[in-house]
Amino acid sequence: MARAEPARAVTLSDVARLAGVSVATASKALNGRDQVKDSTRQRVVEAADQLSFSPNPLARGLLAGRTGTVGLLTSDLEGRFVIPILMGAEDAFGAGQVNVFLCDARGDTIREQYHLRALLSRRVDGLIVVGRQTDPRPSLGHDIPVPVVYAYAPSDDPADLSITPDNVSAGRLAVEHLVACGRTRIAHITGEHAYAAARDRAEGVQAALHAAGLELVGDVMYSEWSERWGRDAAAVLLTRHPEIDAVLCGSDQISRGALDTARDLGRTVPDDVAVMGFDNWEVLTTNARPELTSIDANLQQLGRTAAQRVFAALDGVDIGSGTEYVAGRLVIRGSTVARR
Amino acid sequence: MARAEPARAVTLSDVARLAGVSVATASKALNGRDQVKDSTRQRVVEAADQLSFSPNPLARGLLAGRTGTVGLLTSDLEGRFVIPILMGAEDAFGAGQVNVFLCDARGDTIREQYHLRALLSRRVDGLIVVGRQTDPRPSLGHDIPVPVVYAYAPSDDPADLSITPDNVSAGRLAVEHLVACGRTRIAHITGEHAYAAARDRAEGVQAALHAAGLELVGDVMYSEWSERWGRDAAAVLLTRHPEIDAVLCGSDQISRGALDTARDLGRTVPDDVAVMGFDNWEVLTTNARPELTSIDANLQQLGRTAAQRVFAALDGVDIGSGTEYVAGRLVIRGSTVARR
DNA sequence: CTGTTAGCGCGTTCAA
DNA sequence: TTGAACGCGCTAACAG
Repeated sequence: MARAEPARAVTLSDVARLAGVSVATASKALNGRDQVKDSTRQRVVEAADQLSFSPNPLARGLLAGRTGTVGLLTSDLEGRFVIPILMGAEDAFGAGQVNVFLCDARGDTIREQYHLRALLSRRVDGLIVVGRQTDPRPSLGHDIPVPVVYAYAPSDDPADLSITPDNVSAGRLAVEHLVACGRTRIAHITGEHAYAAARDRAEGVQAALHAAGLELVGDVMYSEWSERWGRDAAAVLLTRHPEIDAVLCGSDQISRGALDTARDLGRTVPDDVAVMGFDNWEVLTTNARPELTSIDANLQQLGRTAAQRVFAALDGVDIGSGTEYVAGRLVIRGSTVARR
Repeated sequence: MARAEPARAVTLSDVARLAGVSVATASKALNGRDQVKDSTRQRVVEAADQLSFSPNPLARGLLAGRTGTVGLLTSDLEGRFVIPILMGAEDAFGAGQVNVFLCDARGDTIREQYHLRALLSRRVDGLIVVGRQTDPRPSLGHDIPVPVVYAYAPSDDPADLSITPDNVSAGRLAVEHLVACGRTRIAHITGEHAYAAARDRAEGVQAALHAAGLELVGDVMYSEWSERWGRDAAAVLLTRHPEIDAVLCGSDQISRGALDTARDLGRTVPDDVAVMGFDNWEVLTTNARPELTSIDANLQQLGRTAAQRVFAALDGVDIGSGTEYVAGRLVIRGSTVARR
């Protein structure tokens, strides 16, 4: 264990002393103020990196009122969707000298309040609240003295700024792909009806079918977000409606189940029936037989966007309010388009 | 967007003024120093929460040298293994008034150095370095003025403190379970030989087999950590060695592939052949047919332990050095023990 | 162009 | 028991 020398960190006055100037001058020199002779600046800079000086952000923040930190308040770290958003945000901030406090409320409102207070008392400059579903969540309210952006789960208050995936257009995108592949008898198996993500995608699916002059085979089948449900539902569908030529699934997990069933029933994918899903979870999609076509929600991009909004707000820009939708992107693989 | 009132945060002197005392007294009163009359303390405390005062941690940190923050330096947020560790650590710290700075180096040494400097300049009180593999990684060195604990990927310097999964005993645990189930002709398919995790588990496997007076069927089959490899390897094995009654896989992904192949070849699991894996990745294990037995590495526990070591070091306890191993735990499901 | 002074918010002497 | 004064490291006024 490196307890090392308590090594009082090198301060600006150390630099100043070495360069033979006052701390004020050293400060100006290092911060690029223009009231300092070039030769002096030179000396200071040299002294600084000779001592490998780095300014103490606490002192700086104390003065500026800004800390250069933001809070990332997640409701769930287990979730598959939170992580990419987190990566995107961390990435965007990291590039901008901002550091990120991570807090996981674990879906508990009490814990969320607790963490919120902790973050505010640390004087974070901004806040990103990442939810685990796309359903609206309670607003943190408006007595928060820093900009707040809601990511993935939008706030239920339209006066807040939220960034969330555009699941309706994602559903449309999926159907348009299947139609472009020549499919006309399309069924839709998806997750829990309680999830806005399931309902929104289904809405997009119906809209696109309608626009193409088609109709869904059977009803939208809502149940669990699980592989097992994909298997069971596909078995029912393919048996009752043998004419189906495409099964659109509400998630990659469901897709995997559907794929399994198609295989069990001796239907070949994609020639006989196409299968596709949502989320583009690579572990599932790229290891399937055949590999799974999917709609990627661009979550990392979503995280970056949220971070940029916070940045903008920090610069005094009015970032507006309401919900901003991030489009998904189609990732075509062998389960809808045969590979030669 | 709550830009709210720029609302200069309430400071200690606001509290002092309201309570009609000096800042010094207010400070003492709120921090439980015992040189202050009870009635005075009372007044100050009331004033404080009337203004909902919370001390500025920057000012406090500037003075005390402690900030109540730690850095979590990960090499990879995508990885399946980093997240649970992170959760465990965040959980342990959160309970103790410590907040966590999250930095993702994305496997890049330059970025790691960059983040390290940033964290140190923010005066974090401690550091947890989370790697993505169990192979030793380069030490950050010993000129770091705060305690450092390496998690998952141990440091290559024995003078550092590292906490990592015990993969050798995990391998042993797996074989012992299979043997307890009456299996005697066991094969082992695993991931890349370049990974210590693969080699360590294989070592434990061989040791346990030896102890049971058994021998592995065929060689340990090293290749990719993928479902695809699981399928291919299982096909080779089960065809060449039809007597195999258990396939032990190096990961749940590989297990899933092996399961698929067993099914394709008409072998029933677990009656005919048992299958099990490592990692206990629930999305994969609980959705398989049958559900997959697996060894859970207790990563969340690992994260908590790492956090506790940092805590201890902060309290001045000598936390020692070397590598500490966290045992795995067997999670039995239907792929090794038939469910009625 | 450079240095002196002041103050960000807090905790800790040391006198009163 | 209380308060005035000092300093943590830094930057922004101002004066020189």
